[in-house]
Amino acid sequence: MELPNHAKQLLLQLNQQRAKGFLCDVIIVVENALFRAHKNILAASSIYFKSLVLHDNLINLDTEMVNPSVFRQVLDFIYTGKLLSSSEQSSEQNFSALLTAASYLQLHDLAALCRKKLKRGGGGKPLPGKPSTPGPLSRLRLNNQRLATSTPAGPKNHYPPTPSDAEQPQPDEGLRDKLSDDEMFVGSSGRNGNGGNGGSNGNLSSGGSAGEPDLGLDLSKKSPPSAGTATDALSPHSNSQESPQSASVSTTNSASLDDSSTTLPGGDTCGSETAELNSSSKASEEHHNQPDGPPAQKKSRQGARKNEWPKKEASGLKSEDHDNKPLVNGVAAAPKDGKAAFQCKDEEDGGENGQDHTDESGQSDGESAGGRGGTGGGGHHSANYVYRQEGFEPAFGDNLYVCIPCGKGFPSSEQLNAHVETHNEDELYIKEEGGTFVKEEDEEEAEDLSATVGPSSFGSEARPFKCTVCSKSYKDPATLRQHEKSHWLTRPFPCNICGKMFTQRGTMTRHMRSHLGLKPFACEECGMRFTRQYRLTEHMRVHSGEKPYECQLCGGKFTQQRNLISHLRMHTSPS
DNA sequence: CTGGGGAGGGGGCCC
DNA sequence: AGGGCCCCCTCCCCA
Repeated sequence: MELPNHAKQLLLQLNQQRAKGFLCDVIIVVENALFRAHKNILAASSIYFKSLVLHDNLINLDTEMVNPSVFRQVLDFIYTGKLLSSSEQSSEQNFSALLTAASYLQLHDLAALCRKKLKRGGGGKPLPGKPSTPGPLSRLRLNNQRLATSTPAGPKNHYPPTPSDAEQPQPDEGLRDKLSDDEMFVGSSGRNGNGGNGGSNGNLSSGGSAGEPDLGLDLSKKSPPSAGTATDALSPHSNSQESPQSASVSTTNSASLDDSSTTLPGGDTCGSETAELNSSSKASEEHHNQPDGPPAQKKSRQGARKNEWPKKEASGLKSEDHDNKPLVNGVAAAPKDGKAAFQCKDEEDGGENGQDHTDESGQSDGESAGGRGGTGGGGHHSANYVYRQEGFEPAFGDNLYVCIPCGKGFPSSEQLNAHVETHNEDELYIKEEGGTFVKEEDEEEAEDLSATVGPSSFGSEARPFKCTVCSKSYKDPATLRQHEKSHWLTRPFPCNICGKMFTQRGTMTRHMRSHLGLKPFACEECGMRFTRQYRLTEHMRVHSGEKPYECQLCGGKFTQQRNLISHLRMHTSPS
């Protein structure tokens, strides 16, 4: 007894689930595009994928072997067993690219299909790209070395199947379909959920230009030639509660599409389709979950803040602005322009504050002017980044993780990390001096304030493990060790997407969540979502009216401690 | 226009 | 590894 259509139905279901991001548990990064998929499916399709998905939820593919447009077809093939054939996709060149990708990914059936097609089409032309580059196996090894690590998959950043594969929903339905399961949520916070198009879609072509292939999430933040296209892949600010139509897939789509088509190298028409997923998801959610009444004020606030995301994200991803670093392989891929893949921005920027180092410099919107610009080169770890010097490039080859003290390169952060620990740690400490102690001053100030606010974080309990550099002490050696890394020259944990380096893995993965727009913590009252539990806790005070932080000087009460602190500054500042 | 407050976001760091 | 807290940045609203 056998159901004749069982396999077909199953595949159809799976593909539909992929379309919705349902149960997708892996993200594949190809250049600037993100694709969501199911590990099981990938693993069943290719031994290569099988090895990749085993330990990683986020996979970077070699952009020399596959580009977003081609990978979309590959993924479609995996989920449907069919090769789509639009006129563009039927071109010989496309089959060549597909063949390259299929070989690389060890999708033998697809490779055979492509070969057949090429043969039939009188091919025989050499494959485009780099046919003589190392074969898939060696590539695989390289990639495995570079692959980065587990990052929870974002539900909306996926690259959905083409309409012909999965059901093609009506526009409204489409939005809903693209909503993922609610435990994972990509998109902007509620305040921009109704933010309209953030004013940045003005130059978008409309309507997902027929036939344009859907594209992965564009993570590139390269500045488009024209201003006003701050909308980018991660920008979840399109769509609007006020005008649901504007949240249509096509509108926002074209945002990224437009953007990426101008910015992606090689003119690869990998428009992004998924950018809107972020926003539309939020919009949809709000649409469905219409909070019964967020106060009118709240609503208007959200509307008014619609522009916040673009700026935030612009800064968040700005690192690509500088060198047009490709976003692959755990670190920036071999830069096409031969520049440093991981330039220490602090150096680029003349020593900007470490905390802001990623973001604020060089942004044309002038954000960098604000805030701590005045700290006078005061990055507290001004050299604390793995630094890939321009001149070192040839020597390092694929070893993008470089130990500053000795100049050795390593292919992975783990190996660098291991290496760093072989150094006499004294060598690794930064002798902080000059402006680098600005933070210390900040901390002093903070402690002054915290004396008013609450107990200092360092109590009097036994803390036998003392840092030799700054004299801070800890209860256990692991914590001390963790702390000591903050004095090291290297930051062993790079963000896969923007390349920013972190001293702690947890910070890096949390940072990744912001790239992927994962907001697992939802407010039951208003539906607003947050990346961190703590934020939600804070936020809930908005609804409860609880104001636990009281100013000892004037009796003013605050929902958030930070606001009390800033309030106290008002008391203490001379002005 | 300005200053203060509220609140969302990100990174650092300790537990 | 993840949670929690602290700090900073930024934006918006409002008086």
